[in-house]
Amino acid sequence: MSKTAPRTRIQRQNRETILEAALGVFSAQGFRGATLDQIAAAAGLSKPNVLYYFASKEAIHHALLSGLLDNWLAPLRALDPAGEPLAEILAYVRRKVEISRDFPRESRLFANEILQGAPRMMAAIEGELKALVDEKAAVIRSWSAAGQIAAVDPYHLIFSIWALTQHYADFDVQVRAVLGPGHDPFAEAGSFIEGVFTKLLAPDP
Amino acid sequence: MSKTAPRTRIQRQNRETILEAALGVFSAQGFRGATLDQIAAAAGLSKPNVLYYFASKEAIHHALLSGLLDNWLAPLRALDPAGEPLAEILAYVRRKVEISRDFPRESRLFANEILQGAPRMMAAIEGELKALVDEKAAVIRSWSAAGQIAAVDPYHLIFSIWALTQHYADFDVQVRAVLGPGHDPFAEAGSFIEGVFTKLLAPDP
DNA sequence: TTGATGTTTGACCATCTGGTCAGTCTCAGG
DNA sequence: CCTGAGACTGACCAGATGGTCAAACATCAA
Repeated sequence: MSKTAPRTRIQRQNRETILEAALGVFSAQGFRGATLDQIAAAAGLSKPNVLYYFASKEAIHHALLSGLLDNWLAPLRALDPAGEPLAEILAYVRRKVEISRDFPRESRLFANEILQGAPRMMAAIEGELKALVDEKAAVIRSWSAAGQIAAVDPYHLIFSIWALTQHYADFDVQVRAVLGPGHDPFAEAGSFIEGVFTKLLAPDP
Repeated sequence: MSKTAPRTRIQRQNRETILEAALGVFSAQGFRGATLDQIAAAAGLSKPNVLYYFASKEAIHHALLSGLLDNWLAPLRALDPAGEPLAEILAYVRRKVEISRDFPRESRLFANEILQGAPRMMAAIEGELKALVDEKAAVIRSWSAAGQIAAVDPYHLIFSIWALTQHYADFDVQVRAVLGPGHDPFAEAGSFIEGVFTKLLAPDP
């Protein structure tokens, strides 16, 4: 479907430019809210030229989502069953906070997709994502069973990490509006969220 | 702008039908993704008839958002400074879980709006919502200072309650896809989230 | 230089979509 | 049974939008 190997340097560069521009537009407007004209303008190209590099608006969106999932799953994949349980989970939390801070547009693109019922990602969610979560949930459950961390439902633990970290990217404008000026939301969020999971996971007595 | 008092019974009824239908469409498709034809079809009315009751698509959306904020703030407003601190906060959490369970479309409508930068709600967020959060944050801070609950940042405490509870409404399809069949997401979420805040807020020794 | 391949665009099209309007139908109150 | 305000609709419109295409332009190896 998508050209796997861009032939020329110009092709690689322009495809990259378009995806970068489209990421901004899609994440801010949603799929239907975004227009090819907006994307073309943001990329500094004409609309027909954008369509020279991608077959359709749909194709641009698809290319973005495809690239997204791997980066999205990488931090969880890095959770090491052989590591120290609490440290491993806190490291995962920290990575997710950093991702929310550094890639808020990607987070919002993902949020938009799920909000609308994940029409273009269901397969990946039920497949790859679920498989990885199942795997890591088993690891966490074994840690709980061994008394190395408190007994908590591993699935909802993972959901809560997603919820807390992504909230700061997805609801950024609300967070900033409520906090007012003079705050560093992500820095504060980082230490707050780490505190939450430190207390939550402290081994039961 | 909006007719404050519908004159006839038919008017009241049809306006209600349209808002109900529009809530479903807007929350599932976003503002730009929704079309008047979809709303009219869902309401069982013709498009011109829908526009007989509301001046524009914008007006329908506006009517929904207006009604939303009050219901959204009510649970936090009910947090009683004179009550028992931990119980008050846990009661707030419980109410928010129930709202996510019972009004997921409203939650997604709100999420859509914030995700896009809250173009139609900024004023309310910076005004009403911020004021209420400021007020309740002060209450929570005083509880912390008095040692009745652990010392936590009250703003981020409130954000975390929002994040955790709304996640189950907004990301419903993801949660269900990952959990697989045979689960009651909201029931599980309720006890998990209560556990989180019980541990988090247990008074420091 | 030249031809071939890759890149870019102005002009154009079909469809969708929010919205209008003239006129018809409905029905409650007199 | 009238009548007029209220409720409703088919037909239509203008602008936006995704997408096409023939032709022009750039680049580079031979």
